[in-house]
Amino acid sequence: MNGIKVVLADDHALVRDGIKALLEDQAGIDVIAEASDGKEALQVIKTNKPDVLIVDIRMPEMNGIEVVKNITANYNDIKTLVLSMHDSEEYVVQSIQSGADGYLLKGASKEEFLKALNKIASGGKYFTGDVSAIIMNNFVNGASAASLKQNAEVKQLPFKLTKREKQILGLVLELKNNKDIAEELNISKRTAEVHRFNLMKKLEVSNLKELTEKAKAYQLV
Amino acid sequence: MNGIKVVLADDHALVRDGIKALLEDQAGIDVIAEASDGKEALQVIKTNKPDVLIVDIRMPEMNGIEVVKNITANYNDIKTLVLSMHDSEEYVVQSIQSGADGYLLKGASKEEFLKALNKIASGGKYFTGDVSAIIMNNFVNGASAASLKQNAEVKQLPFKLTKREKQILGLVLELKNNKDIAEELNISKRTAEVHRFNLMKKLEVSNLKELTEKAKAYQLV
DNA sequence: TTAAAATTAAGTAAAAATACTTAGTTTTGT
DNA sequence: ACAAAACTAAGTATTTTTACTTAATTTTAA
Repeated sequence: MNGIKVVLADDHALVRDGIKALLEDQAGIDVIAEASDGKEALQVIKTNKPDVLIVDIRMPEMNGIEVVKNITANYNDIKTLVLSMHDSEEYVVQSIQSGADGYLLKGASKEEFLKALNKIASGGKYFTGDVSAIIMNNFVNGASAASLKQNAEVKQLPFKLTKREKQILGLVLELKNNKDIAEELNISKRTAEVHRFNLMKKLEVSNLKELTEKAKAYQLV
Repeated sequence: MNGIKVVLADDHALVRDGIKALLEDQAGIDVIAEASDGKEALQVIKTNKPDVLIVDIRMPEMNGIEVVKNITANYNDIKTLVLSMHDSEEYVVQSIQSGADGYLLKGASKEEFLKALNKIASGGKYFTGDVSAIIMNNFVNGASAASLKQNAEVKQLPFKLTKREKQILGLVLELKNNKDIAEELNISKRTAEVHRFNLMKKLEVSNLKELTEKAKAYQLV
């Protein structure tokens, strides 16, 4: 009864059902819940704490990477395995940076999939062989991009934002409203409001337009 | 032993394995072979005559529609069930015309999938509910040039924005609020509100984030 | 020249955001 | 370990926005 508890998040019901059937044929793996979009995934996880969340990248409402970020930030006992059904190489690095414990490309076989799942559940990491090449490539490019940043002239602000404020600013800049931000961060709407209020006050702005402009000007994100 | 013999063609090994697991849990269904691209599917069918070929549309080498065409032309005892894992409405009509016996969109549940498979195996046709709407739409649009002229009560297209609405959408996307938009255009705040309201309704969105996303997706500005 | 479509804007009830304040908890830095 | 800082979230009053409807003008196209 203490098998690996899995939550499946994928907007393709058939894929979900398929993977579920595949997993449930294995002893020691239980699919305890499912979600058909990113937001639902976060909701589901609140009540059904799995050992591993298997999550597709492309989903409506909130994509898999956002989901992984959220889980990394809010739960440290839930592992994440990202599935990319499509050849989206551009997301590989992102999802690794978001704290994913594993990444499988579409070509993965059943065997590889189960191997990855078991490894991740026992605290390990699993990334497809193909992925390492992608990471290498990106590392080279990423390093140059990062070093260029130092030379850029960035204005200095007379105040500093807290970690949470920066995080919320990021979501605000994505045009998310307080309700959605609150849901995403598992805090109350009132708290999100407070953070936004403090942000506006610190940046001395009075509306969203000014906020986004100032945030961009000062490269706060 | 005379269950439904199925061949699966999908380039995603995981999806294939998943669906296989799902099908093999059912009595009376045997997955006798698999293929990971269109050409392979045709090869496989030469030696393993299935009752039904379940085929994904998007595949390398040869897409699902070509495969269905080929089968329709060369075998009259092999049924075909097209799976569209993606929301490719444009292929629905094509694959029906190619002689597919069934079509399922990504949203299909396990139950619907099995229902479809059984129906098709016994000589019937199965198309998702969603698909009928797509066909209708396609029919209407195809015939619209000639026949819609007579009908006075033509429904509004998903969305057509007026000049003013486009103008206001532009300002909304600059993150301006209704008060500022009103001032800029010398109209009342209430009017700006109405325009924004109509925009949201036409685009079927409920918040700024969705509005900006949809506007970008449809390149409305 | 008409009818249809577009633009304008007020009215209304309900929902949400704003602008705070207070205050309990948690995290952190020394 | 202890205070400061950060995070949380409720309360409250005010202002806005939302989600409509109705309806008066103005513009546009057949």
